[in-house]
Amino acid sequence: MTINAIFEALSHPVRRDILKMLRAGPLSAGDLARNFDLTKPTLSVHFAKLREAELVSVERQGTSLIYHLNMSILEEALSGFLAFKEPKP
Amino acid sequence: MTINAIFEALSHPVRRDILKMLRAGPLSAGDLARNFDLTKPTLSVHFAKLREAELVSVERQGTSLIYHLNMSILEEALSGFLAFKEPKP
DNA sequence: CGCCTAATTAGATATCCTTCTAATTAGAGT
DNA sequence: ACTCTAATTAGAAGGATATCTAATTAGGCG
Repeated sequence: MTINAIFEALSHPVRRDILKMLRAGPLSAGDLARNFDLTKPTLSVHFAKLREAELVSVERQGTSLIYHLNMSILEEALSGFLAFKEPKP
Repeated sequence: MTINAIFEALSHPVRRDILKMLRAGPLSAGDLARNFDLTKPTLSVHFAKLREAELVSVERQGTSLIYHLNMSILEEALSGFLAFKEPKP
C-alpha cells in the first residue's frame, strides 16, 4: 500500500463510484458491475487497482467475490494528505 | 473546477509535492521548478493541471508568476469525498 | 465428471499522460 | 527598440491506461 497507489486508484471516476457504492455495504463484483455501462473484464481491472491500493478487500462466497470498502485506508490517506503528514513509517 | 479535475491533478506525485511546498507559502514557478529534476516546461504543464483544478492560483509579480495554494478547494474536495458528499451545486 | 455461473487474466488496440526540445509571450531595464 | 530573464505554449516521442473480445480459473450442482 503506497500513497501513490491510493491517489492513482482515486483518479478514475469509475473507481470513485465503486467506493461510493461500497460505502452502503459489501457488494459482489457482478452487482457492482451491473451499475456501469462497461464490460465485466473492464470492471475487473478497476477492482484490481482498488485492491492494489488496499482500498477494498475481497472475500469469496461460493462462486461470488464480495468486495468490502477499506474505509480506514481511505481516511488515513486523504486526511493524512490534507494535514500534509507523511504516511505511517 | 470539477471533482474530476481535482483527483486527476492529485494523481501525480510531482503535483502533490508542489502542493506540499506551497503549504509553507507562495512560491514562484522558477523556485518551485528548482526542487525537481525536470525541465521547466514539464513543470509548467504540471502547474497548468493544478490551475485547471483550481488547487492553486497565480499572481504576476514583475516577470515572475507566483503560485498560491488554494487550501479551501483541496479541503472541500478531500473531506467532501471522505464524507461521500456530492460537490456543491 | 460435465456443465453452468461468476469472475479474472491475456492479448490487442486506441487514447491519454509525461516528458523533452524549440519556439513564443511578457515584463523590466538599458 | 533591443536584450535579458521568467515562464508558457507547440509539437513530437515514448510509455502508461482504459477498454474490448477471447480464453482461463474457480466453485456449485446434477
